[in-house]
Amino acid sequence: MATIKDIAKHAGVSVTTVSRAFNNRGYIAEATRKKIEEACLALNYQPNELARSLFRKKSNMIGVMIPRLDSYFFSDLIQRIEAHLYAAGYKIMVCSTNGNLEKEKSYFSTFQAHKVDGVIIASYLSETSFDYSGLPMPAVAFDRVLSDAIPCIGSDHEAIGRLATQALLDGGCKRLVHVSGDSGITSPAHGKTQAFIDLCQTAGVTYGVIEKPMTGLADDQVSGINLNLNKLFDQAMGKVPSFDGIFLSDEDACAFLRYAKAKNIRIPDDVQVIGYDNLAIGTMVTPALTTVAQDRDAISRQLVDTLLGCLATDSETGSAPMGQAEKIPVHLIQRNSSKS
Amino acid sequence: MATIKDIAKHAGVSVTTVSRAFNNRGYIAEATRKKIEEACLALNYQPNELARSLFRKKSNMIGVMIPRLDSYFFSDLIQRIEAHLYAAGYKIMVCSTNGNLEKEKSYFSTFQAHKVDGVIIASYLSETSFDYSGLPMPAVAFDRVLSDAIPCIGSDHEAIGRLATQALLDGGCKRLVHVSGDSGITSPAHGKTQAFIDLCQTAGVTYGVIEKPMTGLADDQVSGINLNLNKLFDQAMGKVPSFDGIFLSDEDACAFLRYAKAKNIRIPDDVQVIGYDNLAIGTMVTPALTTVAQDRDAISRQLVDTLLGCLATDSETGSAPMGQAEKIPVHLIQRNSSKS
DNA sequence: TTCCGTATGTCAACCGGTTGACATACGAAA
DNA sequence: TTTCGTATGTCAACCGGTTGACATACGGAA
Repeated sequence: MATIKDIAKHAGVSVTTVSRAFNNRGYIAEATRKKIEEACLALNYQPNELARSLFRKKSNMIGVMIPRLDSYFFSDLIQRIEAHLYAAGYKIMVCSTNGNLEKEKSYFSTFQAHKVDGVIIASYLSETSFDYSGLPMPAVAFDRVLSDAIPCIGSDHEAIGRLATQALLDGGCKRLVHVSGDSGITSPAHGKTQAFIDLCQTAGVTYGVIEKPMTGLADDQVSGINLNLNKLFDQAMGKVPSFDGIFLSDEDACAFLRYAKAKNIRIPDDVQVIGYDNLAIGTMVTPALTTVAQDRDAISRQLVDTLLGCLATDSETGSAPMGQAEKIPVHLIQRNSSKS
Repeated sequence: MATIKDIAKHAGVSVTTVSRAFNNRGYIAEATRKKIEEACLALNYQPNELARSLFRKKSNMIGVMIPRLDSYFFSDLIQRIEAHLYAAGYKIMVCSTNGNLEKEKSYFSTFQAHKVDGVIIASYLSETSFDYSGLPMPAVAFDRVLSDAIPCIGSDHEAIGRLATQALLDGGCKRLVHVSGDSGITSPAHGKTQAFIDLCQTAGVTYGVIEKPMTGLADDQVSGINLNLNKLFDQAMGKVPSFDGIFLSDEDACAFLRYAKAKNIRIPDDVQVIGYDNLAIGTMVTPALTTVAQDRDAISRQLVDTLLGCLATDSETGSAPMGQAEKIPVHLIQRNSSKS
């Protein structure tokens, strides 16, 4: 591999001049710049980013911690995150945690060792098992409250809960079930559950919440939709017998549609189903899924913008503006798994 | 951030001794090793991988080039690739190309600049626009023939074509349509099309092949299933009027199911549908999709194993064994979108 | 003629580790 | 007593860039 010395030799100038040309410092004659460019092309030269990063203490790399790469929701999110970061000149180093605590911890060390400039955290490591406030680089989190210094970006989960629950109530449901996320983590996402409970109580209807545990997701677990939720739905049946409305994630809703088909439960006549996330799959199933859409584009953009904002202020005068991480608006999409 | 000097000072030994401890060279007393470990913990020290990689000329990083991160097929594949590479001690740097040639080219430079140890190429850059034989590091490709030095891993596509076409014929279809991939790239995946044509001709049935172009996939295109294939299916209708069997990817098949529902085409009575890939979504749609399964676990494993094999031989005596990249077996999964 | 802006060179230090050569020191075995 | 294995230290070079200090040289403007 060619080095900067080879370029200097080939172009007939000194190493310093080549470096000056690359970094636009001091004076460089156009003719010299040309010669250097030609040398780079001739030798297929790429400056060694390891050496540059080592000196600059800036790697232009962002670590991304994500629960799974093959999740319908998160794969969409990371696709957008990558695009935004690429546009800003950053590369990504990805860790898919799969609910594996050891892997997640080890990757934080790896991120530190590789001097990533910042981290985007969108995973489920129990916050008690790791001291996020000790992270040596700026970080932003998706739907997780990890430390005072880590901005938390996410949708307006209370609104998700309100919109879905109200839609079920408006559709005439009297016995509601909600499948909630793991309560072992501190996440604004639990706001959905609280809103669900509040509306149910106000409306005076029967309701039940069942929790879907995050743990037990084996490393080789089926990708995408988890088809083994039947026990969960049986449990729901036990908690709210013959419920007539259910509110859960789109992925889980699809699994429920399968469960309902097997049990000859008619949707939406027997049970109305409202999901959240607005995944593409919701339009492919029968009946098409009513859902509360999360704005994944806004989420990814805000995650990236907030992190880049931290990087910019971090290196300068200090005191991050950080802004209030406003909750990202959501909206209901009425389809055929619920009555309007 | 603590450096190796800080560790040496804290442990009361020399830098050389610390380095020896880290790299298991020369003699180290157990007591000294302990002191060093304690110092690392006390100072939250992580060896700077940039400096190490710079010296070693080995980054323990693999570049992965993928068409999209939010594709149902590829997100599953990369999830597995990441897991296998992590187990082998490698991190990944991901590029989602989105059919963007400039981005793909720029990322090859980035990979080179970051001294990735190898590259896994699973994307669609037209091979005429890039000289893959000039890559300065080992590479393996998924379903693409890029150069003599780049092993090509993939399924037995002829078998996919045979299994699907034969199943349609066995189901009594007389007028078949196949949606093929972009013919502008050199890929064993075209074997599906050839097998389809061969079997149709042998059976003496009417058939047509329509090509789905890869270009025109805008950067912000809808993720996952492409719902805008109606023109394609109209085109198929024009080519083989009232066809009664269609063979296409699972993603496209799902789009076709939607198209059929809108047009009041009954599946499988009017048209039998057989997909390939065996995506989870195929079990969620109605009717459930008959499909030819690709063994994504085997694919990802073979991609990683082959690349690591190249790395191992590359650094040693030379002459890669490379083995014959055997075509990975596939199998038919009969569901309800076709008659058995 | 002097002075300044432009253009380039030389040299050395530095980023944070790794490694080889060589010296030193101690205790035990020959 | 000599020798060897163990344990550690010092020093310098190196990986491939970047940067600052300082020197030099040329041409045009004051």
